[in-house]
Formats: sequence, C-alpha cells, structure tokens
Amino acid sequence: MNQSLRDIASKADSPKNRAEEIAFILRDEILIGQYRAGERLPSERDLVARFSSNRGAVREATKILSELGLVSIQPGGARIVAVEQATLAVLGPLLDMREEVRPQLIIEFVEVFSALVALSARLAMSQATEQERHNLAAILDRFDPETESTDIRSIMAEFMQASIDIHNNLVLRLIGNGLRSQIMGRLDQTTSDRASDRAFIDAMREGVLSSNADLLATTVIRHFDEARKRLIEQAEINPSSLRSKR
Amino acid sequence: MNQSLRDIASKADSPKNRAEEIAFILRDEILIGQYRAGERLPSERDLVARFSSNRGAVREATKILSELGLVSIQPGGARIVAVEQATLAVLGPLLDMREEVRPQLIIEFVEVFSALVALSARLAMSQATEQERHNLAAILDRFDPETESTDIRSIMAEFMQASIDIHNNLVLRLIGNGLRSQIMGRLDQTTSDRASDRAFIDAMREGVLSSNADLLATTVIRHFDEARKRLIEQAEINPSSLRSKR
DNA sequence: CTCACCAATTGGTCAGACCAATTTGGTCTA
DNA sequence: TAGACCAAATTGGTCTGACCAATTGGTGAG
Repeated sequence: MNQSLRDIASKADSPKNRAEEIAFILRDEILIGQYRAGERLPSERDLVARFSSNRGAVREATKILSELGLVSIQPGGARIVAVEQATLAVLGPLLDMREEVRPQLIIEFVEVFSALVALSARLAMSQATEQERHNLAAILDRFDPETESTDIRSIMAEFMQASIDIHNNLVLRLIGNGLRSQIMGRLDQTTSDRASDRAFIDAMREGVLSSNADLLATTVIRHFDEARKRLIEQAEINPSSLRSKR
Repeated sequence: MNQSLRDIASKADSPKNRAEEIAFILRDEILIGQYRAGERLPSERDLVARFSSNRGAVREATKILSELGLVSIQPGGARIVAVEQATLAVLGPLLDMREEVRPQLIIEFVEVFSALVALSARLAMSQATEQERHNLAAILDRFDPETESTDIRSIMAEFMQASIDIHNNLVLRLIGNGLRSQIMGRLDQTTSDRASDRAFIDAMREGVLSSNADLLATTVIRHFDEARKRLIEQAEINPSSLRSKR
C-alpha cells in the first residue's frame, strides 16, 4: 500500500513563532544530550546573539523550556534539568529524535497505555448506560480485518476517548490528552496479526455488550502484552539489555 | 496531634516573577470558570493595563497559559480552551480552588493512581534483583501503625518512585512526576483504618519478597478500591451524582 | 441580503535601558 | 594552604516604546 504512510505521520510540531522555533531547537539539543543535566544554559544575551533574535523572544523560549520541565530558571542563570524530571510533553520529541531509544520507548508506552485502557474500560463499564455500551461496541465494529486501512491503533485510541467520555475521570482524561498528543502520528505502521486482532476486538465487544468489566480489562491487558512481545522481537534485542540504555 | 498539618500542606505554587504571578491569576480565573471556553482572553495590551505591567511580562504569562493548554494563542487574539483539553498541571490548581469538585477529583485521582502503582509494581517485579526487592520491602517496613506520623500515603508515593527506578519506564515516570507534583501536599490528612493498612502493607511486603507480581497488583487495587469507597462515604454523596457535576 | 473592501485591533518582533540577585574570581585572613 | 570575605561582572527580571503582519469586524457597494 502507500509506503509513505510512516513519513506522513511524524515530526508533528512546527513552531508557530520565533520563540517556539528557538525553544524547540534548544529542547532538541537538550534531549539529544548536548547539554548535561546540571549544566548552565547559555545566557539570554548569548542566545540572542546565537539566534540573531531579541531578548523578548529568547525569554519566551526559555519560559517554554521551563514549562516543559527541561530547565530551571533562576536569577543568575538557567540550569538544565534531567529528562526524567520533565513533562510528558518531551515524549514526542524524544520519539522523533533519539532513534536508539525509540523502540524501547514505544514498548514502555504500550505497557502504560494498556493499563490505562484497561482501567478506563473498567471504569466506563461500572456506569455505562445501554446506549453508551452500544456506542462503544460500534467503535469496535469499525475494525475490518480485510482492509488494511482500518488501523487497530486508531480504534483503540477512539475507544479510549469514548470510555473516558463515559466515566469522565478528569485525571485519566488529562493523562490521555498528554499521551495522545505525544504519540499520535509518531508510531510506525507495524504489521500485526489480523486474525488475533479480530479475536481481540471480538472479545472486547463481548465484554462491552455484557458489561463484563473484568473480562474487558484482562482482554486488553493480554492483547497489549502480546503486542509488547511482538515489539520486543521486532527490536531484535532483549528488553533487559535495553532497560539500561538511557 | 498537630492540627495545622493540613494547612501546612497546601497552596503550593508561589510565583517566581511577575509573569508567573499574572499567569497564575489568569489561570485561576479560567479554572474558576470566569471565562468560558471559546471566549477571547483580553488582549495583551488590556492585560498590561489591568496588571499595571508591560507587554513582555504579559506575553510570558500567556505563554505559560498556552503551555498549560488553557488558552490557544493566535494572531488576532487568544482564546480560552476547555479544561478537559489542558495538561496535568491544572490538577493542582483545581484542587486548590474548586472546593465543589475537590472530593470527586481526589476519588478520580485514587482510581488512576492505584492502577499506576499496580502496573509499576508489576513491571518492577518482572526484573527486580534480590537487592531491589529488599529495598522495596524496606520502604514498606517504615510503616508503623502505632505512630500516626508515618503516613501510608507518603510510603506509597515512595514505593511508587522506587519501583519506577527499578523498571525505569520513562512514560510511567513522567506521568508519575506530573501526578506527584500536582497532588503532593494537597491531600488532606484523612484518617484511615490502621489495622487494614497494616494488613495491606503486610500483603504487599509478602508480594514483593516472593516476587509475586499478580498478588502485588491485586493487593494494591483492592486496597485503593477500599480507600476510594471510604472517600465516597466521606464526601457524603454518591459518585454517580458527582460525575456530572463538572 | 451578500460580498468585497478597508480600517482598527491584535499578536509577533525588535531595540535598548535599568535594576536586583547571583555568580565569580580575587584578596585577605587565620 | 584553606577558608572567609568582598567587589566586580554576569545574569535574569522589569520596563518602555516602536513597527510589522495577520486577523477581525464593521462599512459600503452590489
């Protein structure tokens, strides 16, 4: 099929103004490891010189980095903070730039995402109306193993959103927002086993219609666990060796 | 005991400069519902007049709001975005300001947190060394039902961090960062059943030492489910009526 | 009533200045 | 020599005022 799919869906964020342009460059340099944690960021005036800009724009840029949790700004100087201290918003850029950690990061994402989908499904089931359960099932019905265009990933994302709309857990919704904006369009089109996907969707459908929260949760967990294993195989490396890479 | 405990632990964020001061005021006004989603934020020049400041500071402030996902800035005007579209960073402020949604929000937090702790414990168990399991158990051992000072909540937080350090899942860590910074110091000191806490800690301890991931996960889930029910009772309202409050 | 057009408003960019706090590097002292 | 101390340079914080480009909203023509 369209082999440029993976090209279309990446490098999402384009700067809206000079400040963001500068911020993104600096962000990427930090994520790439050009500065080490604890080091000082060049002074605002130096950055002005480097980017041929003005302090206003540079200050807005550093403000963004500060919001991302990548730098800590104080009178006297701004210092780089460890990536581990940052916000979810660094996930996307990390996926875009650090090819080495990308496979591992995707695995880690799947681990977390599956738990959240399972939770969300469980919460939704505990209070969904007949109509709402029907709507959830309808989303799952969009899956068609014949056509390769129906991406099971987008269906899961939609299912997640729909279930969040039901239980309306704000915390889960905000986390979902963060994950979605960081991951959407950055995942490769991995070929998956359509038959097992079919079985998975069917199991979920049954769980939804019978309002069986436990069945749903375990189904989700199991499926994503398989997906995770597949990813690990694709990466052709064992997970424990990857763990310490970062 | 010290009755001012709950006073000490709240209203965490204090502005570091004029820009943050302005940003926080506007953020709170938005969260309080003073502007409706879709409405326009006052123009930068108007805000300058209102806060007797300058455009530089005001622009930095709106930049912060934009990073929080609370406003969308475009040439021609900035518009307020629905809270549901925002970042985890609005959780804390919401807890501080909206007393009506506070109980519900805490319940929602517990629902999500428990799932994440369970996941984190499971992941940690899958690759923890003998030493690491021992360290986890040591954290649990800090719990002492006699002294009221040992807060089971802080122990859980520490356990979460320690387990994250083991499996080193960056996605989970970043989410954990966000939740921690928003919740830390904003939860009331609720009295819990020390006996059941003791049983919970013991069960976790056993799960950790025997490296029984499933036992750990179900233990965590069950405990937090009880905590959730207790919270609902304390709120003296039934959850379904609360759900639609927002 | 609709649409094209124009003027006002708004955000984006820029230059330059001063203040207050921190940092730095040298000096003096024990 | 090691540490305390102090002064100068650096750095972020604040402020002013100006111009540009895009959007917006009202006006007038059709």
